[in-house]
Amino acid sequence: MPSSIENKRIRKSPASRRAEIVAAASVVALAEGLERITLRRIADELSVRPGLISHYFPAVEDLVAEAYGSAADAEIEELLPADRADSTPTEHLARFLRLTTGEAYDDISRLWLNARHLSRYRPALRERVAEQENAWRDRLLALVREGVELGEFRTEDPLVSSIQIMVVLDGLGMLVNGTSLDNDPPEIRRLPLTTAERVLGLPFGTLSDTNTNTDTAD
Amino acid sequence: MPSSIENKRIRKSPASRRAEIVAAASVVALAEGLERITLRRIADELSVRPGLISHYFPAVEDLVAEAYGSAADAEIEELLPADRADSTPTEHLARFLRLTTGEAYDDISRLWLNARHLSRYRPALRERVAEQENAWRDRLLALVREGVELGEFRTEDPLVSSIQIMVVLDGLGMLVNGTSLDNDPPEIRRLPLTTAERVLGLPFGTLSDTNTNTDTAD
DNA sequence: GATGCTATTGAGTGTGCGACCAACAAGCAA
DNA sequence: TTGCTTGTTGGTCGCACACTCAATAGCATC
Repeated sequence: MPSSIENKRIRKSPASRRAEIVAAASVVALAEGLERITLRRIADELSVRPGLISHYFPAVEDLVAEAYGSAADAEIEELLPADRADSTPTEHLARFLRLTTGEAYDDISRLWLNARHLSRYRPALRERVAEQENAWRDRLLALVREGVELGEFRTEDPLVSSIQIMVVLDGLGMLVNGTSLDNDPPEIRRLPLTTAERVLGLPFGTLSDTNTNTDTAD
Repeated sequence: MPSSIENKRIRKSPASRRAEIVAAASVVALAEGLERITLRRIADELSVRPGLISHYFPAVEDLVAEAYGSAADAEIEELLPADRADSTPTEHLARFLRLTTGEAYDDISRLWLNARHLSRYRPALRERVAEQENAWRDRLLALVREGVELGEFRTEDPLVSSIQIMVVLDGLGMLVNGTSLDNDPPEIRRLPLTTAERVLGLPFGTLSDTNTNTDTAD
């Protein structure tokens, strides 16, 4: 009698169902873009009916903002964790910059580009983007300050230095949907590295030569 | 008998009608975004029927790409004209950087952000963005080379220097839809200036102090 | 002023979207 | 086992979109 397709209702607690919806939405956001988050799409993803998504998120815009925030939260913890464990600020920064130039970072770049554009039309998302911007900047700023205190970095204004690094990262991220970066000179790819070295008073090559073998085996 | 609303047909030559459509679309693109370019929207703008837009642009995507290209073409001529007339490369560059930090540049920043994100989904647009990217880079590169030849600028690699300036401009442009740049330190706003001065071997302050009174009265 | 070319209209098709809500049933508590 | 709370369904509504095409009418030409 039961066909091969499962249509039995599964009843979950509001908290876990909600988390499940946000998780599914953030996967879609990273892989296909924030505008692909629709009631029907997420419902299909979870094999439930669209009305259920509406029940948890009466306005889709709130789900979009939540999905973005969730993805961005996960990424900051992956790329720039607050606890740098036993690595030095230099090592930690080098690791961050290495990850941000890898292929895997393209999805994140796309997400940021997506969110920054879409926040033009969606206030809830704009709010979330602002929060994330602060979180990333504060995280980097804290690292820079530690480096300065430990004598590894040298800068007059840690905040300005942090923002300078982020601006260059953003500028390169703008190109993520373009037709290959490979025709650009190699100096451009290394721009975040050289920028960080310059604004933090590090000798040229310090960050790219720094070995970070604490995680993420290559 | 004729009501106050004009519904009389006006028959135009294909060339001028097409140009009119592209012009209307590029106005909408600049003011409201590329996704607001729809058959109905542009038709309303010109007081014609949607079918007419379809007649000239069987696929809307092509109109979007055209509208973006048209707007970007107009902007490059305004901001970075090929003929710098009697101004020196330094003056010309200073003028460019001054214009790109003005309020009026926000619409252009938004358009670029918009186009770069949207080209993720629209191949025709992606193509146009690549063309525009080349045009802007080549324009700036030519200026840098002239400056080097005339002994005003000093750089080992004019191409890398040009791209570095563009990357910083793009990076700041990413923030255009955010909640006010005013809480950032003033050094950030001046980043394109200081970057250009640094990569072109100009004394600090050269570009901001350079008086460019040839046009655009403030 | 009549004619013919074609720019333009008007009407319609199908798709996908967010939102709404009465009815249903899962699974906990009594 | 029974009952009840509430998570979930299924169906629907209205809207906006791109795209199609036969019919219409502006206007240049003769």
